[in-house]
Amino acid sequence: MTAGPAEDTRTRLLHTALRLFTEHGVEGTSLQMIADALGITKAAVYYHFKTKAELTEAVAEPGIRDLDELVLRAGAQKRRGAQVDLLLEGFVDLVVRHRTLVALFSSDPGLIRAIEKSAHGGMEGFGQALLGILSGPAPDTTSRVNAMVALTGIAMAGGSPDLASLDDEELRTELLDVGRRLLGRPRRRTHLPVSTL
Amino acid sequence: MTAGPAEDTRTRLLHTALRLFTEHGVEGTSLQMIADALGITKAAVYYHFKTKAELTEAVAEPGIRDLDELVLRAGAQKRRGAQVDLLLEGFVDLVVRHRTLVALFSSDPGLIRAIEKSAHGGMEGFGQALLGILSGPAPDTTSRVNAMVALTGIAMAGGSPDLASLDDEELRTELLDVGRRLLGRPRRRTHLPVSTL
DNA sequence: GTCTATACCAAGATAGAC
DNA sequence: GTCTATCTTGGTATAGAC
Repeated sequence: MTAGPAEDTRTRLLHTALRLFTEHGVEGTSLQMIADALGITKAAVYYHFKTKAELTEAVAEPGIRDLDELVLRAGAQKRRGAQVDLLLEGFVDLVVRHRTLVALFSSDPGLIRAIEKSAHGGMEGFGQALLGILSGPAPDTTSRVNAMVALTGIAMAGGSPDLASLDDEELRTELLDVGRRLLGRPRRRTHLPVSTL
Repeated sequence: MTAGPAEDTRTRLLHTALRLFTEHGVEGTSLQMIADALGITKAAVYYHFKTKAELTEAVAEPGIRDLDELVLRAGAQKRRGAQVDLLLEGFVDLVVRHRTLVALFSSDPGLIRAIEKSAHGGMEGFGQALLGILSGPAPDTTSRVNAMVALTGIAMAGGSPDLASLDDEELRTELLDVGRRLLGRPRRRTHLPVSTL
């Protein structure tokens, strides 16, 4: 890993912030706590990030980027069935990859507000885009409810400490399964079985 | 409780606080905002509630009480099927009755922390109790995931602004339906009278 | 380029006057 | 029952050490 001495502190800040955010919530985590955890001062944090909102946004950025790309890829599919399948699989992958972060997205108003202020223009758009693809054009109420329960349920369950002991493959299979059931998609075995023990 | 002229301000405080909490989140709402909205000072708020956490707890109390009663009633059922059905129906009713509040429960770390500190000993217990009843004794992973997705999905969807336009009956039917599907309970479409104690 | 010292204002909280 | 004054901590900003 080619990391200069500057990136070191910045990266440690991002990791420490995410950890504390999941423990105490975004607004429940002070810059003082983050600084103390790293043995630096509050002002040092401000050298790397102009505001707390900017730090928060940087913490969330990897998840946002993946989400963005997912929405684009799904929207590019021709058949609606393919759109739904790709979105569901991609969303589950994303949740598994960023377990704690996605839980924050769905459950921390502090995170949402911090992002709203900043460049990305907020998170609302993503929620609506995901729901739009999953529930289709001119959806009836039941479709909308199913899509919402699927998305929020998968996100919250994936980030829950209760399921932290599951390995990625297992969690992925379970979430995909429940998602397919809710969205009325045929169930099939997941990607490639890594081993056939 | 004795009803006196004191209750007037107290009640207005509770209503105003809930409204601002749903708008800005618990930690995004300052006591100053609440005081300003009522035309009093911060210190006046402190006359009615010793701490912000206590005010927060008082706002959440009706929902907590209903949850508590629901867990007790469900646990008292003999057959497991009856436990699940009663819990699901009761939970959906509760979500519909306290739409905004339940959304706060599932999505605001500020609320959770405020309650954790106070008497009720936290909300963790309820989550575990609900999950325990829904997924049964010695549940497999799939059952646990289904129960988690059902509970969090129902709570979040019920409180979502996206579904705020649905009337209570419609929302109740939809949530019950999706819950039954996730939990593998037979679907029925009519109200059943809640069994009397 | 990286950080410390320090000061400012808003917010949670307390003490005491009216 | 409500207000003024005050204390502490948290987010923010800047000046300056190295």
